[in-house]
Amino acid sequence: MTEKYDHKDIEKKWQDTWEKSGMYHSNNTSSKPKKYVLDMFPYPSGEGLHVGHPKGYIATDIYSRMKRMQGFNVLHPMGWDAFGLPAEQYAIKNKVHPSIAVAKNVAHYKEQLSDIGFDYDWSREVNTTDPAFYKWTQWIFLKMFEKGLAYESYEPINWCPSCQTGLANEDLEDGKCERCGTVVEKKPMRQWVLRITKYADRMLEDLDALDWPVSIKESQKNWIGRSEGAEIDFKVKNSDKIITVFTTRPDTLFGAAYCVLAPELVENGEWGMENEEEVREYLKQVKQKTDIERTAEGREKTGVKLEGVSVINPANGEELPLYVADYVLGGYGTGAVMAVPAHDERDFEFAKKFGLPIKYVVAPRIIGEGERAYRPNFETLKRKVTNVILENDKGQFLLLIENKKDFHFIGGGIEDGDTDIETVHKETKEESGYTEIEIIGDKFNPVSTLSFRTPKQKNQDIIGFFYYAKLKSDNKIFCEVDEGKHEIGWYDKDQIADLINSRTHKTAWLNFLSGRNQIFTGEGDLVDSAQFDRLSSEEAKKKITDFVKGRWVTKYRLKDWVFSRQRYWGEPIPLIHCEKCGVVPVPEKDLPVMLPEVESYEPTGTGESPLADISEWVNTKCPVCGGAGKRETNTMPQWAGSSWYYLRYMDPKNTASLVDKDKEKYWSPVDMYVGGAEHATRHLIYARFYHKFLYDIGVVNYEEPFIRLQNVGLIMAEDGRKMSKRWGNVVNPDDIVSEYGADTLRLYEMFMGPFGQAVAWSTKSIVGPRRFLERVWKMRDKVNESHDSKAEAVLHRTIKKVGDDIETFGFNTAISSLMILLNELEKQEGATKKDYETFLILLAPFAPHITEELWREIGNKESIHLALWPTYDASKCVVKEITIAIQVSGKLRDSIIVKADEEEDTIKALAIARPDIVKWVAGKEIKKIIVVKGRLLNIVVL
RNA sequence: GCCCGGGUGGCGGAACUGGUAUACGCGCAACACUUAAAAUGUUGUCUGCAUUUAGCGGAUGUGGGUUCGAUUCCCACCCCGGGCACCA
Repeated sequence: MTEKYDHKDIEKKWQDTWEKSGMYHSNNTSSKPKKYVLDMFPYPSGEGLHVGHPKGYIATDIYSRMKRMQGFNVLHPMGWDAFGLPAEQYAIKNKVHPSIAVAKNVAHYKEQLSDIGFDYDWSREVNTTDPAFYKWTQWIFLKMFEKGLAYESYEPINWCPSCQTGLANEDLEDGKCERCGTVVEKKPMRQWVLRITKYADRMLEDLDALDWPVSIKESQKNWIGRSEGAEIDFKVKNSDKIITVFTTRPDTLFGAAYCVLAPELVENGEWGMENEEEVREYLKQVKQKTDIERTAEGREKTGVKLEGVSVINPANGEELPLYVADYVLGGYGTGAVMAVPAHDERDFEFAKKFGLPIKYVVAPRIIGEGERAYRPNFETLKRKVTNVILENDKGQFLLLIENKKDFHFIGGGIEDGDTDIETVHKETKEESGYTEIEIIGDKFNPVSTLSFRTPKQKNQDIIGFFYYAKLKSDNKIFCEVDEGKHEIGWYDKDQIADLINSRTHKTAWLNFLSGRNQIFTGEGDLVDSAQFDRLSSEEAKKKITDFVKGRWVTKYRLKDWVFSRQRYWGEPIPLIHCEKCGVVPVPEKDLPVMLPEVESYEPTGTGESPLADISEWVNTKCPVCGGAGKRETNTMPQWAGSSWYYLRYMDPKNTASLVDKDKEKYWSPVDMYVGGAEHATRHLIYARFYHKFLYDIGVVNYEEPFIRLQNVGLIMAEDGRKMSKRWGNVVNPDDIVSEYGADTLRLYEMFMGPFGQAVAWSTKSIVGPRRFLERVWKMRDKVNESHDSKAEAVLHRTIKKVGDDIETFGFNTAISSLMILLNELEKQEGATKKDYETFLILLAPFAPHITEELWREIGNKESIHLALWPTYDASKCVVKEITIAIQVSGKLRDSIIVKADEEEDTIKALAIARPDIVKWVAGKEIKKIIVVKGRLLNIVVL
């Protein structure tokens, strides 16, 4: 030993030794507890790996190595996700068959991975394009077909004109193809769809119990998009037709101004409107727009009234016009809505454009505070108050003044009954004496207030209505002002807000200023809603729904999964079309339906898969009647294999079943799953759906596939952009491994920053971890045989820290604590053999090669990776002497070193006696002394 | 617009449950070794004022609040990242 640290020599040597020994192969039977640690398997592209790819694999490697040393039976497998467009496009470009390209890419990937020294059990390797594997991908599809979860549909779907295939909703990004960025078109075509929506509620509910990053859970929640509301029937006048709308706000039903149908509903129905032609023209225009255009910036509302057709509001019998407009989507809810302009932004915009009435039926609720807080033991007076904001020709506004301090607008209550124009005139006369006013517009935004009024010693539950009026003349009559009940005054616009005391009036004033008709989309108290007045929105939702015999329902944003692709490189969908028997599943015994060899696997452009051209493959017998049948020529999407591959690792060679029940029961579920956050709303949704289905048919014993999930943060290029061939900023791990060694690469990637966060690569900074390993290497020469450890406390703290940090994926801090330990050992001019061994074990998961070499060098016969993970002794973590900080009134002034178990009083006495402290305390009274055990002392002085 | 997550030195970042902010690493500077450079080692490195030393003040996006004490808790706002979005 003592030669230089030569990583090239060491790393190759140990990789070969480990491989030969089979020490990373996992047993399916063991008395040990299991730990299933999984990476999202890669898609082997032609480019090979860049340094960003292995980051997640390094993490699972560290985690699985520690778990193995802690006595777990570990499953840590790897495989290949190789069906799909990228492989096919690569093959077309390079003029090789996709299967050959895949084999080549896999070999390259595997070699690159091997150089980094992972502990994968390669005997369990899977490949989604292997017929022995995709047999089971097809089998799952058949089971779904059998259970009615796979169905044929002719609805228009997203079509990518560049990739020449239909896409699922999940494959879009801002209305563009996620792969190539082309704007997708709506295209009606025959397709296979999986009924994933049936699992929407379960997928949402079970999310809570998962130990996943909040951001991923949040994404899934948004994606599934649950909303609760009511389905309400509107009768079409003079017809037996019924329009069912979906609304989350049935409490606003009395404010409905019109109803809207989505274009699809109008197109597929007979509505008998008088302006048939105009409507057809509108539908035609709508069809030409892509989703992007339809929702583009500005997106002014468009629509056409169905002339001569009207519907009846079931709550009050009011007759409402009916429109068709593309702001209502056919694919959500019932495709029809009731529009309440006063309480919905979109309806408001539409109503303004088409001159439809705006009627307020929900008032925001203001609750009194402090003095004015509601008092439960006092009487509550319910009133409706009509208020008038009166303006004179000088642009001033009239306020009433009570007791010289209470300013408010004209207003008077009615115990029972309704507010109307007459009341406005009456109240104005009574309170101000003015007799000639002009009311401008309708009443606007009402406000509901619950507060306590001290003068009356009563609670008031008030609904305030506000009118705007202009003074026409100065004519006055004898009124309350003259009786001395209050005074009045005219004030300028900018004075009003400061003068008004009442929050209700202030709110109304602000509404008035910002243009009287402000929409209010929040919840509050009902007004102008007949017997439902004063109910809270929450209560009214249920009551009004019941009243109009509506149904309370749950809707989801999630759409069923468009599952067929018109491309070659995918699993054939195992169905046969027979003229006599219809769609018939391929019998299980005939699986897999092999993907045939083909001359040209380029897309046909006709919307048919290239498989359709292979007549000898397409033409087959119907398994039911024996007559002529044709095979389904669509293939499955790339996501099919990855939706269940993790189960196959448990039992990769099984020919009789997807996975053996006992093995599944032993290994399931995945304890730790690591991969990129970009899979939040695709792979992780699909896999959870598949898993729940497999649970329902008894293939798996646990409802969720992945209990714990950790996201890898991207490694960006040094220029801060994504690493890509396009930018020419790719760093190849092979180069780093060859120059600095795999151990350094591993250490560096884990040390860069928090694991889940994106960080920019810096080849400059990689020397840090390399220097650290050099020092670890040199430390071997300073190892002594003594039993007297000088670094006991640091050592035990490090054992705790490294173990805890690996558990929580805090690798950067784990490494930092190992660096601190090494610094300490160097300061001690050497380490005992025992301490050094412990240090090596702690480092082994991170840097498996160098630690193995040193471990053997100092006399160990068995691999360090089979050694026992050290345990720490909490009592030994404590140092004998500790530093106590001394603060005076929260400011740090001094510190003292005391014995760890020193009495509190002694510490106090010592602290007060310190010259620096005496200086700060002098002439002041010590109010109290706060002691934080083992940390600090705060002397509070006055 | 709604919902999440986050803002700390020149840089990546650390900080227990409210308790000495800036650990660890990079970079930089000085010194040692060297003919020299690299490598290595030692020391220093938030900032302002003061400066022989000691010292005093300020700083965790901004402004307030709670507290003996706030990066940590509360309120308002600004900025960055992500998800959803004409979803009724």
